[in-house]
Amino acid sequence: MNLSKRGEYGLRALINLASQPDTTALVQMKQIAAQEQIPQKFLEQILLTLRHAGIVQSKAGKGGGYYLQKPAEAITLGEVVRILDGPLAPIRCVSQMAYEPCACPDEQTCGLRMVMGDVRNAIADILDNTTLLDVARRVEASQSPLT
Amino acid sequence: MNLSKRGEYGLRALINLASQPDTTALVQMKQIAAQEQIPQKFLEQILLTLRHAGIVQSKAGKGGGYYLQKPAEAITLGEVVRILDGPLAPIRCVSQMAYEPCACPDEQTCGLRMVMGDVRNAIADILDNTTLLDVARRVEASQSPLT
DNA sequence: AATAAAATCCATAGATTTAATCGGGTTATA
DNA sequence: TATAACCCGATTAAATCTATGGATTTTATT
Repeated sequence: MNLSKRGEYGLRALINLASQPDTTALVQMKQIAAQEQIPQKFLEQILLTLRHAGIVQSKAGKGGGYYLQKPAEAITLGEVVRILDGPLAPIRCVSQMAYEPCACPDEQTCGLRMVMGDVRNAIADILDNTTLLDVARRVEASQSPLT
Repeated sequence: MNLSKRGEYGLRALINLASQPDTTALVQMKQIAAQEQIPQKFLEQILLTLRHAGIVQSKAGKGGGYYLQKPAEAITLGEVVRILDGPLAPIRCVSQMAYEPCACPDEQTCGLRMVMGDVRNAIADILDNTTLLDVARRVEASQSPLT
């Protein structure tokens, strides 16, 4: 039940972008890597994947950098995890995005499948209903609890 | 967010044992492997681990086999997954059983940690509150929906 | 135009984990 | 005493994860 480093780093980077005062401003990969303690080259791979998936946009050349392609409230954590880490489901036979049949004789009466289906839904309920903006707001709230 | 084959096979084997008419009866590894389509030698490893962890008990010799060491209602899926697959938490910094600090400057205001903490709790709420007996009953109910 | 900064692309290496197998042992019973 | 069954250490093969290196392209600035 693990989130890979790729997934973790990708989410940290995106939360960083979503926490910028101006979400459309360019942020350099180098800066993200330093702030979030992510190996720069590894982050490069991850951001490239996210760019191809339409999550971030980049501008090359001097003064370039990355920014969110969609508004922070339109990007869910579930979406990002699926891109970087694959299906949320603990086992394939309960996956929505990457279903595969398992070995059991009848999926409808498979006990493991029932429980893991519940787990999948519990995870998806959280991650698919939490946006980058939600996270950025929670962080803000925790940083300045007096308002 | 994956359950390993080891974890999957282990759970299937235990659910099989818990679904026996008499839970104290001996069931041969060979039989479980055949019914659940698990490579026999791999299953052997898994059952051995579960035996060392006090989940199952075995009897050697001709006519031997495995059975649950505790009543089926006293074994939770969470317990089993932790034995075979490690912590339920998606990232270590929210794990109860295997906490490790992460790289973020302040865990109390880390957005990723907040969300993943919620995910961990959602998973644990299900797996730590579902016993082998619960699963066996659900299977039974689904097999004979007319009563 | 020259230069420098930054992103992009591509290839791959090292480490770890996972899944499975092998080969021989031990135990217990018919 | 033969056999069925579990016990256990070692190993392999594949996949995955993490990370690195180097060449190329793009862009802004001087």
